[in-house]
Amino acid sequence: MEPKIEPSKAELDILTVIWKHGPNTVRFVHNQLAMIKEVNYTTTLKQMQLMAEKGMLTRDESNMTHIYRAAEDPSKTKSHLLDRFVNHIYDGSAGNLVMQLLDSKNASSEDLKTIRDILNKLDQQK
Amino acid sequence: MEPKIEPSKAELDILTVIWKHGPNTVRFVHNQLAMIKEVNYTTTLKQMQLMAEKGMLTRDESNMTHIYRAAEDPSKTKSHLLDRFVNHIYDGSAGNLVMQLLDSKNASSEDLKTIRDILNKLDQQK
DNA sequence: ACAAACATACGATTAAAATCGTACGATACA
DNA sequence: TGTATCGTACGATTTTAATCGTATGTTTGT
Repeated sequence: MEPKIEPSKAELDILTVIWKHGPNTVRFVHNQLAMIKEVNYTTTLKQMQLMAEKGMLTRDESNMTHIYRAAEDPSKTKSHLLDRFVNHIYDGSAGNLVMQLLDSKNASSEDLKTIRDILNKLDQQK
Repeated sequence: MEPKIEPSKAELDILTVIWKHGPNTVRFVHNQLAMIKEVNYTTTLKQMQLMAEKGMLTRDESNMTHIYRAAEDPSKTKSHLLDRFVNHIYDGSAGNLVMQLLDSKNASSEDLKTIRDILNKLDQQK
């Protein structure tokens, strides 16, 4: 089944946990979620089961306690989401986005350095 | 009423049109939407009415054909969305986001120039 | 004046997302 | 061995988002 690459809100919350902590159990994911929102365990379970069904997650059933992992490479999914975001909100212009990012104080000075470094690296590649 | 700053998908589509073309009629917005998706006029109308009710749009009823406008400054809303996006997807790090933006081919060479310019401008401000 | 085109209002429906309750099998251990 | 705990499965419900149909009033052009 072609993996759906458009996670809903609740799904994204789950993906985020797995991206951050790697393949894990429902229990673990749920505990993480419970720290940021009120939700029943079976809700998380069901959600993850559905995500597995959709091909968004895969799971290892060899043990009773299943281990779920992201089906897609995180950076691929993120890149796709970013793409959509830029297109929708910033009219497809990454420059516009960065402008806003830097204009407001969303970017730390650390971020600025990171960005500069990336630009320099890109320069050298030419 | 405190304006809700979390537009749904359909709502965002509408906001996008208004951001791009300025205050406008339902008809106009609808025509724009109709170019990118199939939707009934009354659906758009209702949506915009609801958005007005929520405080996301305001409208001028002095003429029979109402004119809707964004209640919030676009850049404020966008900035908020961007913020949420960075927090959710990029762990709050703008640097991470830009890294991905530049690594993949989401950014045109034009974008690169824009970004460089912004950085330079920021430098001068110090 | 009248028909066609266009406007809003709004209840009702449909579709999608999210949540939960209950059943029931494994495991742990007092 | 029995009871508390932890696991999955899954139907059902609730909530939210999105869509549409119909009523009805205005404007426009002939």
